[in-house]
Amino acid sequence: MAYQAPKGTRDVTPAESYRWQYVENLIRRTTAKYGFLEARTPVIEHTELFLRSVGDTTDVVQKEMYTFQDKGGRSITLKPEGTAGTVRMFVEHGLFSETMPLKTYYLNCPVFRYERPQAGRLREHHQFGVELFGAPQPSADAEVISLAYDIFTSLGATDLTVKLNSIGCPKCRSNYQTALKAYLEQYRDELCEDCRIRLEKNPLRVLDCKVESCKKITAMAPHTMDYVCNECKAHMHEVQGYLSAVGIPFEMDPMLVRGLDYYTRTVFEIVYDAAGAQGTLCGGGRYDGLVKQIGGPEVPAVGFGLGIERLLLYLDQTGKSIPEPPAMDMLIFGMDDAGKNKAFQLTKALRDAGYSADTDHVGRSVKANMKYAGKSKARFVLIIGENELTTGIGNVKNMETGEQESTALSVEGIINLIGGKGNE
RNA sequence: GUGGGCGUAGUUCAGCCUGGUUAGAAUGUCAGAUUGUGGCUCUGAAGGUCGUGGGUUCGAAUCCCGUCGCCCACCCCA
Repeated sequence: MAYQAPKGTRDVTPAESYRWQYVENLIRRTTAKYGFLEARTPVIEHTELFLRSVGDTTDVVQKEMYTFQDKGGRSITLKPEGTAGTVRMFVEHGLFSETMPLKTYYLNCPVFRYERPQAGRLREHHQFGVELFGAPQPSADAEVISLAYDIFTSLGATDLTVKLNSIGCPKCRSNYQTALKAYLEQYRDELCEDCRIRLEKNPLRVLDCKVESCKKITAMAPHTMDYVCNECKAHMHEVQGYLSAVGIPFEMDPMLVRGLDYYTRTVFEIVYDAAGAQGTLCGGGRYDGLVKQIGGPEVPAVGFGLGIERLLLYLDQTGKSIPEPPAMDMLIFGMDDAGKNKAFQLTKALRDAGYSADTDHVGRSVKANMKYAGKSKARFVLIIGENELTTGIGNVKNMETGEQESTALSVEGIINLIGGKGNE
């Protein structure tokens, strides 16, 4: 094979793009209902932006970024997640001066992380994400969770869990970190090698460890919710109240911390029992300090990211089907040069009238064209030969019933026979 | 970064252990089964430097070594 797509990247072939488009359309309809407007930001950003926002001790930044120097000597990075760029845009364009809240989303945003690919994990994947700026109220947290949940349920999901936790604000998080660290220190020798390092650098991360021996230790570890300040606690309780009010089931998960540094208070994930291990479909939370962190005023915000590839994989794995794209309304074939010319002309006229139509560009026989029509699931077929041209009358075949009806070789006549469009 | 599995027609795979005539199947593609009509069936055709380089051997898809690639799991995350 001469060339292959780079490791960890995937093509979306013409045959499968309709699945993407179906999900995209659903997302656009849903975000519109919630009042979010799309934003598009560059695929590349200054590396510095991610160091500041995602956090320079995180795995994403430390070992997974596609970073390079451009010809002007600038350090540039392919975005590893969607929030940083959106926040940069928010600050750069002074959007904080507009009426708050500002609700925005990005769709099909390519994100890049240099990792070993596996099921549900790629080096380039595409995200849909939402950011709600300038809304400090707990209802905002519930609003974005509700938006994500709506999309999943619209796709037929009934087997998802919303996991929720609060990691506190900068003021109270340190209380918890000290408590957690003190607790973990007791078991230092029993922790895995990675966790002993985590213990020093970012103790919260130990809670995420999947090693059995560490799990045993963390199971008894202090919970963030017992240490966060009263404001943070109240905030979390209100989020829960709003979720309950709209019937969204959730589960508190004291082990949920997430790997991006900018989160404050609410963090959440929407997960399923994956065949493999990549069960997180959606992850997000509140990031009240981030806008200021990258040069804006103090503006609270909350949002999430959702991987499209992983979502499609989930739909596949759990047998949730996506409707097939509408069939071609009509195929028109000519038998000789004059017939082909007429077929070409009628095809165009049908398209002008809003129908989907096609004709033969390969030079197939009548039989072969019929086969083609059957396979491509066209709704109607018209074949134009000498007879049709001399009489001006042709037979339109209904491919589903096999019946033929004659009509004048005109768009009006054809439309009269085939009725409405397939995509309506 | 660590560990495991696998590279043979467009696709999914068999053959490899126990080296030996023109490397198979299914599916897909194309053509045909009397004159201008699909789905089923039947027939035929095209399609492979057996990932790649080297070694062993009279002889390698098959055995050995290197290399590249893919997949899966850990880690992390969407």
